[in-house]
Amino acid sequence: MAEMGFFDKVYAVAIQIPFGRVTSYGAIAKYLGAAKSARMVGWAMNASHNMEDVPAHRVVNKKGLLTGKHHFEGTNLMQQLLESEGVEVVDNQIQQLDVIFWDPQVELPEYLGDNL
DNA sequence: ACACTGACTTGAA
DNA sequence: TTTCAAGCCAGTG
Repeated sequence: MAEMGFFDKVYAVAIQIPFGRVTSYGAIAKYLGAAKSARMVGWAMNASHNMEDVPAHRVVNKKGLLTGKHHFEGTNLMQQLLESEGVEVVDNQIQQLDVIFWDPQVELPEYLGDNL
């Protein structure tokens, strides 16, 4: 099996994020074994605009802040997408983050890493 | 080919 | 407690 680049791995995890749940760049990076590559995760999201299966709006920073909303169309698209999934967002800050947070390290089987 | 930037996070001062 | 710096990988000038 050909080794996947960081981007592809990020996408593979991102598309697993359940409806109405969110995760963080760092959580994905850490799951991929590169905890310090959180920036790359965000960068991958930027490139994911070509991919329909990548719910970039479900990926926020660790504080639950919609730091990437500025990269979406319009000014509030990211928030609207989240709210349409039942995620409460106030002033770019996801509410009840501790409840809807989805940690790939916990929710996904670890062997998925080799299966990517 | 080199340097800088970028949707982040963590640790040290 | 708050502020600063480093690390990670890819893309762009």
